[in-house]
Amino acid sequence: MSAATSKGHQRRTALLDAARRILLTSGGAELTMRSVADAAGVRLGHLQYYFPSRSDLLAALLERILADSLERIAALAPTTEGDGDGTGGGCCRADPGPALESVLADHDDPDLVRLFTEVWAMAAHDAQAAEAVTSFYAAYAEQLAAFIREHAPQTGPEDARSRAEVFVMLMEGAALFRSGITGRPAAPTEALLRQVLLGLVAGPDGD
Amino acid sequence: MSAATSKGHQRRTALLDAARRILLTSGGAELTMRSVADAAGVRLGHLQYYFPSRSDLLAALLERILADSLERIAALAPTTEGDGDGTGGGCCRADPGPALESVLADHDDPDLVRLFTEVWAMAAHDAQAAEAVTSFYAAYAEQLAAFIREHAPQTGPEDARSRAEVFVMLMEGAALFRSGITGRPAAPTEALLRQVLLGLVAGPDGD
DNA sequence: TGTACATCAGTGAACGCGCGTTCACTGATGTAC
DNA sequence: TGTACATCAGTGAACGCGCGTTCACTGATGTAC
Repeated sequence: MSAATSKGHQRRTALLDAARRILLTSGGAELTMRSVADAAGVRLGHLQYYFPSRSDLLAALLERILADSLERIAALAPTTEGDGDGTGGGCCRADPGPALESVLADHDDPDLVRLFTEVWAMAAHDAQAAEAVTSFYAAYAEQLAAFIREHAPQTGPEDARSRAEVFVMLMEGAALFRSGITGRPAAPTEALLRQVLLGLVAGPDGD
Repeated sequence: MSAATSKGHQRRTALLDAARRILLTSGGAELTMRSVADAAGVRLGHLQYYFPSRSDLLAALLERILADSLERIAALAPTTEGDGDGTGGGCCRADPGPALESVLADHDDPDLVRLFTEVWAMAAHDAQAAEAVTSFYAAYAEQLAAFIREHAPQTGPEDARSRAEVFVMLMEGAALFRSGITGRPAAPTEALLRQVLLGLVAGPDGD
């Protein structure tokens, strides 16, 4: 619709930045057309030029949040594609620990988690949002499954998928707690969390 | 304030029921004083007799949701209190599997999970709500730690606590996915989930 | 190089509506004497 | 048993406000000839 030129694209991005900032700090209820326009320093009517309705804005914002997160996850696992059967790729890579720490550090950002609580709430009540979120997590799990097979090449595809899915479950649950929303976990809990996550990557037969 | 008589208490409960129904089906944005009054079949002014302001209603609703959940959790683990050091209670109880299945079945209710996504979002932006949620999860973890020490008496208190906390993380993450909000997990994933959860109850040295 | 015109970017005012809140009111139910 | 009165339960109308949306408008930027 809009954003045909580079200037338009820039503006659009800036508007979504402002919207995200509001969603993060104040929640969905405060995310109004006026508050976004104010935060971005444009007039209400102009915001509507890029996002004719509030639901257009929300849909674009959700898409942006998920795309950004997926990009960040993909950057952590620079996996090669196409080696489908997992047996041809030489041996296992080095210690998966550092990559795991990167993912955990990423999920330690309370802002990001706050954003995701809103995303989950949106998905819970809006079919279109639910679809976007579902495909996001499917892609997330797929990335992780590839990562697992890289570190444990003997793992079968379905096995890797299951382990990836449980990994994602635990990561999302952990994020919720580590964000402080639900009370921060103690140090021994963090250690056990890493142990369980590593166990999921390495598989039942160890590393 | 209100609810001094049994009739008042009943009304109050009915009003909170209506509010919960709306929160669950339509989300926090649709939870207005008018919609709650309508759903409960009373006039707006009368709802305000019990809950003078919207934030009063939300606070009471949150309290109710968390209390109900905690009660349901406590019912699953009819543990004895006071046996603090965990060595005097005889030997381990029977298979923790059935109790685990009960908890999982409880978390399989999509409505309940939808409710909790709203609760998390509330906690993310409201300090008072965050406090209630934090103490809820602390109680939840404590219940679980007691359950773990019952099934694995050799476990130390800090160990049990860590395992309980990771258990809760995984349960909440799993609930998110099993609710369908983020795409339902496949059967092998469910099996692995149970395996990991049981591992947390039984400890690293098996059962 | 200049002109005409379409599109893009941005403004400003107004709309009807649903919201939370306030408040004066009425009827029912207890409770003291 | 009756009466007076306080409290509880519930009604109804009105308020000011911020909301999403509509729309007519202006200036800037390209683009065709």
